[in-house]
Amino acid sequence: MKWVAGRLVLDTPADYHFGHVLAYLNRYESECLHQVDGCFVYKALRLDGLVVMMELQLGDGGARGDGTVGGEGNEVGVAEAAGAVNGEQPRLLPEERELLERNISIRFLNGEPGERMMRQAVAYVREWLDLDTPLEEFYRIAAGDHLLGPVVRQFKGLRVIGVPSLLEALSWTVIGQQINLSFAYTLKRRLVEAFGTRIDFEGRQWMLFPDAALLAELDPERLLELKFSRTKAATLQLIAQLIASGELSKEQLLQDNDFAYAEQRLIAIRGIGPWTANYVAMRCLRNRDAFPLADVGLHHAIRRRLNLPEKPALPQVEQLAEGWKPWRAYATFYLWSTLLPQ
DNA sequence: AACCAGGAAACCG
DNA sequence: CGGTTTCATGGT
Repeated sequence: MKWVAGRLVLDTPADYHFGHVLAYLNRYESECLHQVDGCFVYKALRLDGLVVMMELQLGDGGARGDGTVGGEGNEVGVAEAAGAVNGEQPRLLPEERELLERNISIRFLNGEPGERMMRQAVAYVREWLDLDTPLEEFYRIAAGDHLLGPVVRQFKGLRVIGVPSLLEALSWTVIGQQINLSFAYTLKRRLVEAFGTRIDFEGRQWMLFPDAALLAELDPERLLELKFSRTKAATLQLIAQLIASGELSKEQLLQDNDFAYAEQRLIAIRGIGPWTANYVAMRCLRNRDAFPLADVGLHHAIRRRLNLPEKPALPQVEQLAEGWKPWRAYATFYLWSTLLPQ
């Protein structure tokens, strides 16, 4: 483990683009499970029943190295970040400072966790922020694709930001079915505020997603009060029950690395269809070829990139995506990024 | 004010 | 089966 100025440094791929990742993490104000401030991201985890509060620093907040990567705007908080590094850690050696600028690092705010917890925290962050997926093959495929080429040039270095918790991923995805994103964020926030945990610490609110056992035993009326539809409420509870009882788990879904099995298993659950299964496969199971074909955001992005008069039909989407295999999840995620306010 | 939103199930011929 | 309707609320 490498420590610099009280921060645990995580080896970060050279092409990783902090600005694009930060822009994604910060895309909706009402996100409640993490906070973005310049090149810092604040996130609380419950590990072994204890809460760990982390301040992540994403390098200098912008592009990497000499700036040949990316560089088309989205350089979130570069000056601010540099100022913060100078301000808070004035005694850094040049090589130490460079280490922080080139990598993602963690500062543990509520006491340094033990060895085991630290390992879990690191594993979580590496998975969440996708630090271990080399994208050279994806870049190569995208470069030869008329639709994806310009998109990947613009967002090169972006990763698929994950949702490592299966309960959280499934809940979020079910919430997001057939409603606009800002309403989805509102519903998630209500759910977390009503049944999750909120901690006030160092002038910040730290929210933790509710436990499966609690959601499983909820009176369904409680969810209707939050303006969940009957179907969403029922599906959410079913998922929570399956997870709380151990009938459904990430480990089970990942067994044998058989994504086809995982998709079938998920779709077998009432309220989960192909879109939800593939979305969860992309964000939680880390299937880099997961493909939420019916996603209207994807359709909108394709329509805009190709200047189509209307949204593309499903067969057309499917055909366009043929050439993106086995990286359709990344292709989708990059296309979503084109929908962010520029 | 209509239309639609990062869908899925039930229904129907 | 494959297409159509219903669910359900809020953003734009």
